[in-house]
Amino acid sequence: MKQSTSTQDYLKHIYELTECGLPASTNDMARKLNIKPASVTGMIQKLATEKPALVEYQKHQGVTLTPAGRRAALEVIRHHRLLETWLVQTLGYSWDEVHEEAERLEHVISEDFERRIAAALGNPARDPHGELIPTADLKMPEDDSTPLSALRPNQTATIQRVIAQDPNLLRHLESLGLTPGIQIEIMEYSPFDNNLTVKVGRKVNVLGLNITTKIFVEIK
Amino acid sequence: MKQSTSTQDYLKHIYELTECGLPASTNDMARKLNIKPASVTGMIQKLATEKPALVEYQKHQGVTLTPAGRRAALEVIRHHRLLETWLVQTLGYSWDEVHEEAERLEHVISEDFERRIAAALGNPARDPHGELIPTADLKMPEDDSTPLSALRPNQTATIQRVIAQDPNLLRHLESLGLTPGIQIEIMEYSPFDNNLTVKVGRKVNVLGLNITTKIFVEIK
DNA sequence: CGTAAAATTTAGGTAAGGCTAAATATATTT
DNA sequence: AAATATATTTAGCCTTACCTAAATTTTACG
Ligand SMILES: [Mn+2]
Ligand SMILES: [Mn+2]
Ligand SMILES: [Mn+2]
Ligand SMILES: [Mn+2]
Repeated sequence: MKQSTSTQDYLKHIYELTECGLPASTNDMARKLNIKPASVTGMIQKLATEKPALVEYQKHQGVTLTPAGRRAALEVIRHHRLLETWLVQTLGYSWDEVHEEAERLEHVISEDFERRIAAALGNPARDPHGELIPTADLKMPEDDSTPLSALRPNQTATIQRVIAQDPNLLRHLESLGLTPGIQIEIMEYSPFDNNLTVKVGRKVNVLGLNITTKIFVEIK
Repeated sequence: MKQSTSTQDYLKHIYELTECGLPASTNDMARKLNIKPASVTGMIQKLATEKPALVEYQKHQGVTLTPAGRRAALEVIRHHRLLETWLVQTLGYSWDEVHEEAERLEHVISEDFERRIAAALGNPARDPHGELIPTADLKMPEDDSTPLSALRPNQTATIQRVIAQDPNLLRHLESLGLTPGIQIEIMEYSPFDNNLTVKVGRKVNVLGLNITTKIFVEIK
């Protein structure tokens, strides 16, 4: 029942890679986990033969989670996001410092610890990056946000979440005022490079695809 | 430089077993770590040949820590005791619930996390059981306490620390009011069984050696 | 002292979870 | 439809940290 740190990280990353609906490829997994593709194949084969199976796997076809695997993944993701929230709220971490710490803690906290921090935080719905936190019964709430890259001039929106762990990117976004809850307005769109000119407060910035695809918003 | 969870637990237990001044025996280590003696021998041989060596070891003579090993042990013990203190203070754990959780967390928190909880707690000197917390520069403060078992009638003392992780024992002691900071007075001593009759508040209890050797006090 | 008991070490094995190099399957291009 | 390039898997190794069973010390004692 209780999985190793490695297994938990594999399941978490498979969850994230398959959110788009497609199976996760061996190479993508290897890149994301910083492990060689050959090792990924080996581990995936093991996860597929556990009882109950944690992943669905067919040679050369990529991998998806079984219901048991999804539950295990959501458990880890809940830990991770609660921990991040809690490191920010109670220990004064900034949003670019929490990821690495949560990455290690997520595997060792007890269910009791999970309940205690969830309660202390008032069962938060989102983590410091705006990501949804799976509920205590391991359901992932629906997300209705749109990538900023899809907006066009004159649209107004509220930033809901930012998909990034890189501390440098997170600090950059913070310096631009692009954090969850903030209102923005699209001023211009340039085709070909897909840049968006965005007004945040009274500042105006031109943002490239590398940024606009990582920010998800709720359109007004 | 950074050790595995296993290595850290070995070093911590060697520290504890050698506090009396004698080397730690293979069997004692095995009992304490819940690992077979043969495995302990193997691990100790490895610790002795690390560079720098973490333990001093001669076949059949038991094991002691080198300065490097002692530093590593104190690092883990500092983590453990700060974590216990912090679980009690900020998440409402009771003193019989913290050990197991700290036992896992101690290996994964960063030095930054350590500094943050130490600061948030006001750099506490002792953990919830009254054990001394190694300082940030990894010195273990002097302990001047006496085992309760050494006291005799008419002596008065303050409980300073309790050496126990067993939750049942800890709950029992708490129910008797035997917790750090509490004043006690010795009423009677019975030879042969070494029982002590101890007054705590207005309650009087007869305590056997199994309890009196685990409570350390400061004599008034 | 000499032997039995207890403690410790050695030898040989297992399971995880990595890696490299080589083989094979799939995808892309001409 | 080949031929090449890319992705994936297989095979064979390695390290860590355990285990059991069989030596070997050390210690305890008659
Ligand atoms: Mn992780
Ligand atoms: Mn959980
Ligand atoms: Mn530390
Ligand atoms: Mn531990």
